[in-house]
Amino acid sequence: MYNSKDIEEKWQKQWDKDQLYKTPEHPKKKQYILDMFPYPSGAGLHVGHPIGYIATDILSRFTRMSGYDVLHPMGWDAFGLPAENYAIQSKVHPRITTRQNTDRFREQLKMIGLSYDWSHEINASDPEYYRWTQWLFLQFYKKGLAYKKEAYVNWCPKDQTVLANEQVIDGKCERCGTVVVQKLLSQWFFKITDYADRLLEGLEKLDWPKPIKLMQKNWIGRSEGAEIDFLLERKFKYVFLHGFDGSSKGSFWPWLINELENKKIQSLIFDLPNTNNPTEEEQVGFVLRNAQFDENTVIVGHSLGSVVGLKVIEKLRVKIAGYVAVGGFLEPKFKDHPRIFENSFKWNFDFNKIKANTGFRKVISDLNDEVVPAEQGRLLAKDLSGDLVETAAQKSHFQGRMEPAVMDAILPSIKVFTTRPDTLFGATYMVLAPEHPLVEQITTPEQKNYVINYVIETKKKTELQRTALEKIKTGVFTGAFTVNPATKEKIPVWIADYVLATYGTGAIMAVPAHDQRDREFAEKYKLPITDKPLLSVAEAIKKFGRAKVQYKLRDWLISRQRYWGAPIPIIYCENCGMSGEAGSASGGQMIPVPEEDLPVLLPTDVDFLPTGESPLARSKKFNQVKCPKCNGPARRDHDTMDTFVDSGWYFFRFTDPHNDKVFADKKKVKEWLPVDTYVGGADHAVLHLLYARFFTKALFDLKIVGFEEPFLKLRNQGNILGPDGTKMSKSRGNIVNPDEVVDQYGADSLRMYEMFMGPFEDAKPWSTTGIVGVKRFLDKVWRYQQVFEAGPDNKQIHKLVKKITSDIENFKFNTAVAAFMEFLNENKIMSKENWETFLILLAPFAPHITEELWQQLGHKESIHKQVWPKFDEKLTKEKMVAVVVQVLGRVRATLQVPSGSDQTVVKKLALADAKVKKNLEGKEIVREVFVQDKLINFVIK
RNA sequence: GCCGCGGUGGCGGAAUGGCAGACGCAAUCGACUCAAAAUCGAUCGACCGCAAGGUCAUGAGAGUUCGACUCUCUCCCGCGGCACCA
Repeated sequence: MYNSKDIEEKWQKQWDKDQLYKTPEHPKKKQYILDMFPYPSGAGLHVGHPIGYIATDILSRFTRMSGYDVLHPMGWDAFGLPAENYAIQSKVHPRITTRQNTDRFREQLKMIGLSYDWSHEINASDPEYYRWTQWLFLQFYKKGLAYKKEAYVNWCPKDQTVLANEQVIDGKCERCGTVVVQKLLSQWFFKITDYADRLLEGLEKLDWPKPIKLMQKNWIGRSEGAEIDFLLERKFKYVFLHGFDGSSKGSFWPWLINELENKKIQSLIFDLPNTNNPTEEEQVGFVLRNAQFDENTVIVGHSLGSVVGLKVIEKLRVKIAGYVAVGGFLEPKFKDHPRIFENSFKWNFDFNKIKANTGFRKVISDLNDEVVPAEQGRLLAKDLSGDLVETAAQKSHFQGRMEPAVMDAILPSIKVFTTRPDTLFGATYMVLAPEHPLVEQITTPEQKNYVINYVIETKKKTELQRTALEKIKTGVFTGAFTVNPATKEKIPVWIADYVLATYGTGAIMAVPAHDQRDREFAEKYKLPITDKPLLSVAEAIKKFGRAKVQYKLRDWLISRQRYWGAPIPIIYCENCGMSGEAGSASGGQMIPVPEEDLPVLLPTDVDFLPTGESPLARSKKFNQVKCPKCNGPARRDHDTMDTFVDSGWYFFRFTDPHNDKVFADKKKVKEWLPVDTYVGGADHAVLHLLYARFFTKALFDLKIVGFEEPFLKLRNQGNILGPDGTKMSKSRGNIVNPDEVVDQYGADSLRMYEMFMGPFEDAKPWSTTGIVGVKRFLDKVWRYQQVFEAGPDNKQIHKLVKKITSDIENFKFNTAVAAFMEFLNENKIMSKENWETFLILLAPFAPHITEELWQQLGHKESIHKQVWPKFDEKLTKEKMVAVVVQVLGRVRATLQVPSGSDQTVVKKLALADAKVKKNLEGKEIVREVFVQDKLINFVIK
């Protein structure tokens, strides 16, 4: 028996003092071995936590001894909800609890003898760290990768914050299990969808567990298919209004009218009076006198015609179907000749009246317009609450002879995404998501109330209810019909919440003959199912649509309405918020905080009570800010960033943790990264691991780093379960505390037992009796030092070197520990030299006891500075081998023969064996199977 | 529902086409001891047999093979992921 406590504490102090694990400033031959960034919880470690740390520690020690410079750091993912929730209860500031918790964690990790270089320690909640989180946000912002938009987002009513899709599990909050609801909010997103394809392709080269790759692949959810347009069946009557200096024969009009005639659609176009010198009264009056308007009329105006259209609609006594502005504007500001109509038209509009008088409104604007600024289209669409289509016209300002975009805009069509364009003939109805933007436009007056009620009902449901297990499909008819482009049949348009607004186009063609869901819906609502012949995918795409790739992945929502996180470094200035400027929002113009003003510090004068608004909004200090542009009073963004943003880049910071000039020195990043071996739990498969890959790719595009994949090799540790075989948890009362285990058996025993329990990646229960096995082994090692003497046992030690080396490389730590035990069982006597080799092999597993024994042998230098032993392949081979003799596949004898013996020799010996002879008696050998050094099998008849 | 991983003694597990159960725990017996602990030695899948030996056995059933825990198919059970993704 040895006293683990004395020697473990002694050597831990000594190693600290000697800076044994100091990372070299610049590596010659590097390995970066990393554990996933832990959250320092208040409960401290249980024995399940360090299993991965022990594995990376063994690997790091082994790798150092094999001649590499190793970066093996540890730090804290210290921002997050638990510290904040604790603060709400206890009134203790998260900064204080975080400090206490990290101190506790560090102490426990040191107790286990882990060889981290603590001079590289980082903490995500430290301003020195989150300054660079904010800096990275600004780089993303500049590149358009960080943007703010209004969208339906996941909202946790308990934690009072929004969540990313990845953080909603089974419709519930990942943190607290509360059912998540959908809210329409303006939030910050990272544009991870831009990287969908690269995130998918990048997986191929990585040495990662297959299930993790598959989960990421499924999460990205790429599917190839087609987008197909279904034209609305409703017969509109068009009234066309040409622009300044135009005519019914000018620009695209003759082509458009001809196209509509072919489709048997009614249209009317005038030559407006005084086209070179128009006045509002004259033109509007002309239109009102010469055209008739009813519920099917659509007014389409080009350029100044769109203004005439608006003025006409203001004066109508009837409601019309819709209004389309092509290259329209609402102020006489032109690029070529400014303010030409300033006085002949009145530049104010009664938009409320216009909206009330029109079923739908649409603005189509040319992004390369040389006459009307594209901005005018945006403003017009906004004031109209209409759809905006920004496109590139054939000729600037839609002055081409043919403008297909105009056709698309005026003939309402519904786009669907399908992976089965070949079943187009079988599409017998169509379904839109209740949130689809066209719902209002296409619904007929008779169906309006039903549709409105259904949409309201849908909004009340949570995401969980919408996707509930029963999956009872509901829906309502809009009154509208579209035309199936393949069969030319009229098919009804429904809305139903089994169609998701957020995927594809938010609309589907329903093929009940081929799709289970569509069939269920069709049966319930008595919609036709008729089975039509298939056409080929290629043919369908070519004739009726265009190829399209869709992803399930959505952009990463990073705003959190909580306190304990990195503030989003954006300022809003009303003064600078000139209308129309890109980036303006209702709260003023968005201005990124200048880099030299970082970090935006978390204020201390806040209470943390979550109210749905970020606690930062209630800080006086935080909100006393001047606009960096105009120096006037301004307002800060009150939200903080998702903690997964902090952990998205921490592995860069570890290379250069205290740099106050850059987020990490370029040279150091280049020297150490990417991470060679990364170890952590499989629960981060689509969270942290996807985000970190996105970060790295984005930084690659920003030319900040020179590689695209952060983690070359990934291994997941299996959970250690409680002794009862269930997950360790406070509520079950089955938590095993490592402090007690170390106290009773020592850190070396804890380390070796965790490695011995079973395969590294499997879940396995802790056994309170099982650990005594490794403790007995270490006691045996301790006693052995007294008894070694000369012995010719080289073969065994060479075999052991080979076995331990390959087992560490392959993460087969359990069989490595078994091999140590076996070796000692089989070698009662050995030379001092071989004993020392044994200790060196054991050192990464049991660093304390081996160091003590090593120095007792008279060595002055640490065992952990020794060179990893090499083995001689020849010496690992046995001279004599056991060869099995089988008759009909059944073992009848075992022979000891010189290794490498050939078939004739083995056969001769086998046939001489009495038992074999007996089994072969009177039988004919029809075949012999011989595997050298393994077996010979006689097949008899 | 779909996708993935797994199922081996009383227990944790080993063996990835070639002697199933390495290594460890627990258990039983023995040595040492006045005794206990520690340590050392032996036994340890089931069944038949005094023994030599034989038969069965890796969730169930089939198949491929001279030979299957290992490969293929069907089913059962457990765990994890996704979940109306068109």
